Amino acid sequence: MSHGFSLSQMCKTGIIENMRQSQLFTKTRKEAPSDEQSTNAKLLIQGGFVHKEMAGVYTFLPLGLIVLEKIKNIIREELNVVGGQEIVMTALQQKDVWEKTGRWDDEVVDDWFKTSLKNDTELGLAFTHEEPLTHTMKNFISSYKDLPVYAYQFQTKFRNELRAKSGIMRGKEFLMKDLYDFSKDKEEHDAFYEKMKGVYMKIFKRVGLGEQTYLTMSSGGSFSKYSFEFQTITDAGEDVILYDAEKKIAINKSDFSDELLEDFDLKKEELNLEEAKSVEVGDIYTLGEKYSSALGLVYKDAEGNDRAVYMGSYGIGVPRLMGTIVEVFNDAHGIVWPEEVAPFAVHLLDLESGGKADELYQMLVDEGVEVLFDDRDARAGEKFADADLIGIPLRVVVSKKSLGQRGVEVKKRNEEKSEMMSIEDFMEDVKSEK
RNA sequence: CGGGACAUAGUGUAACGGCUAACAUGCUCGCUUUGGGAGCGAGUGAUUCCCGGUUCGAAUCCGGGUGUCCCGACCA
Repeated sequence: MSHGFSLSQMCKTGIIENMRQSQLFTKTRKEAPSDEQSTNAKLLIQGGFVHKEMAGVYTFLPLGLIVLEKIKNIIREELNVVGGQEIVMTALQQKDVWEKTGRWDDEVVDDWFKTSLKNDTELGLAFTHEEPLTHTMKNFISSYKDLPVYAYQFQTKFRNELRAKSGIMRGKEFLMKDLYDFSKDKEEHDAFYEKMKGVYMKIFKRVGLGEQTYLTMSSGGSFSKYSFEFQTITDAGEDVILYDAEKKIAINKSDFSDELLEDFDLKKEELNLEEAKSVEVGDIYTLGEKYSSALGLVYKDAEGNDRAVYMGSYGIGVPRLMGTIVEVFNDAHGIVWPEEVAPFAVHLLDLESGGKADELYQMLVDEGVEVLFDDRDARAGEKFADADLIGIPLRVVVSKKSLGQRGVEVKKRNEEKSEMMSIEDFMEDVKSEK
């Protein structure tokens, strides 16, 4: 019998793997904040996952950070599979590097946050990292033998958005995973680009959004006629896509045209397109030689000729992805986290169990199960309500009532029914899931 | 950046230009209670966003700021 969690899949964060809820400094709120409209912000604040500092700027509290780290770990694992090497670049940016590509100008990039050193030297707070990384790579790439290179980071981006909105889905300061590919030529880049489509879908599948996320055709970036983005269907979205659920393809409505269909060899008659609001959870761009030639990132090919490195960039807004997950998975009582990104695998509730719950908690910890133990001196109703709000996939109750029957009551967050079973059987299941 | 709405204890709300700014919740203490945010009692908690103006008197009216949310434009 399966209880819906898989220890083998659990991705340890190294932050908090188990915890007594009485020690958790955050508290849930009875009411949603009045200054938030979006579901993700309401639920995440109510559950104590995040705290709003200002519009579009959110602090991640323990529960929220665990989720964020889980998402990061999933991304990390999948990127490492295809040869990604993780780095962290700086948020402070020097002007001259950006001037070489023309992107320092406020007329060109209108959401810069700029600041300065004591001596009045102008600095920027990075809104992306093509320029600095391309510049950095000049130190390490000089031969075709050095290529390709796939470097990525999780880094805070600063964007002076005119309007932050949708809770954690569009902030002025947010964590972004950005990967850059440095390839010998278009062919090598294209092969990686194709591979990344699969990598991204795998990531979105693992965070629980596989079903509602579509590889979506849209108008291209600087170096290709078209580019691809990943759109997750939800009413909280700002985009509109036309999608074929059978064929699992989608087109951004704003870029839809007969020409596009033709270019992708699609026949309108053969498509069963539906329209839906969606969120852009990721995008992948071909950059070509734009940045490498502007910044002089060249390598010697086998014939000894200088050639510009061919590049691409691949982004995922991590908080946006987290917010999207909340938007897609919630009900009237709270969040319903998908297994792989849930802050804990088990929410253990002690309802006057006379110490039995403590024993079970220790057993679970010993087995390496990620468990939040509600050992608070609170009433049943409050504990149930909080468990629903926080949304951990499996709820296990140890109470006088459960002990009077078989032992523990086990219930999945996304199901109505619960099941009584003995502690021994439950632990047996836990071990077999490992 | 264009348009709209709103701003009152930690949180959610109420209050006609007029009494010590009210209620709920939270928090503290006591008693009671223990399977869906229980009950009783006693406490705690506010420069009514800021600055200025009108008025005998402003949470309330006026002006200007600032902040938050929403629509549009732009973006992960």
